[in-house]
Amino acid sequence: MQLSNTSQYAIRMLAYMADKKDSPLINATELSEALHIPYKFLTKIMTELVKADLVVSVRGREGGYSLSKKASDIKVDDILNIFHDSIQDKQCVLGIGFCNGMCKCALHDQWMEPKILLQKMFRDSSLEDIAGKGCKI
Amino acid sequence: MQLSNTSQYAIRMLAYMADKKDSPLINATELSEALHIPYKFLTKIMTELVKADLVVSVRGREGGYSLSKKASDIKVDDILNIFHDSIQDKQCVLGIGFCNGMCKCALHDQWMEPKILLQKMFRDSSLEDIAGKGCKI
DNA sequence: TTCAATTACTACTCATAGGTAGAATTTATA
DNA sequence: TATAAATTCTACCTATGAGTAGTAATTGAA
Ligand code: SF4
Ligand code: SF4
Repeated sequence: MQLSNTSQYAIRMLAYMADKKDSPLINATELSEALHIPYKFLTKIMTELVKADLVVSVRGREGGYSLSKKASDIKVDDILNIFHDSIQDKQCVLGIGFCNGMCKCALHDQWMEPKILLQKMFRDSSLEDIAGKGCKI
Repeated sequence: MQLSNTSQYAIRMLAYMADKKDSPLINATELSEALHIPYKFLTKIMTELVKADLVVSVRGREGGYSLSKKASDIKVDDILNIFHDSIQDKQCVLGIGFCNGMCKCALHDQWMEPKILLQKMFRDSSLEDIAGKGCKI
């Protein structure tokens, strides 16, 4: 019951970039060192974020990455969706999900509340909310 | 953000057994067919449940499995613990977890509530609660 | 005693996430 | 133009979860 490593890394990478919104471009070396994420793995993840249009990249010397839009417009859930880590509406704790109405187990109703809270948290929290709270993550 | 396949199977297997509390022993073939879980994988999981003392097994002809205690005394969280799928108190959404007090990100407080609900759900729900609600899972 | 039905053990295969290596490509600057 | 600094691409390696195969051990019943 955890987000994937990749999703966690991606969120932290983007939050760091949002936090340094004064610098126009941030490169992979800086991110890797600041966040202690393996350089090669970080660039691999970043390329996916570029393809998903959350990040724009500038190649070549003096190149780097920057957010493609305002930090307040990038939600955590946008990131989770890229790595198939988002919580689906019909997602069931037991991996079944087709029981409904009259026929449901004891977990069914109990799962609703935390599920909705998690979805809300992911959908409402933007990079701006996460970054710049005085703590590097 | 899902329980592992193994945990999901284990919960369903034990819930099925709790549901048939009149039959003293239930064998792997019946479980496999009723729950559509691959036979060999099911026996592998079951052996772990036996080692964890949630199930007692009887080998040989006319053998099978039975719960080691009352269904109401086996909580979902007991099962998750075996497969390291339980939610830890200090578990952080971003895999960090050492930020505290003054220094926390926007997800920190928001994560508390669903986390506690999930822990409560897993710790309070017993096999008895899950089984026998009129729906085979 | 023999046999069939059962769980347990050992050792594999397969799929996927996590991570690494090296070369190719791009581009500003010297 | 040549070089160095950067991203991107292709291909791999490693660890783990999921699942399978075959055999050994156990035991009730014919
Ligand atoms: S009733 Fe239980 S098993 Fe069925 S979809 Fe709801 S939570 Fe999942
Ligand atoms: S502040 Fe954020 S990153 Fe740090 S432990 Fe809390 S949730 Fe995790």
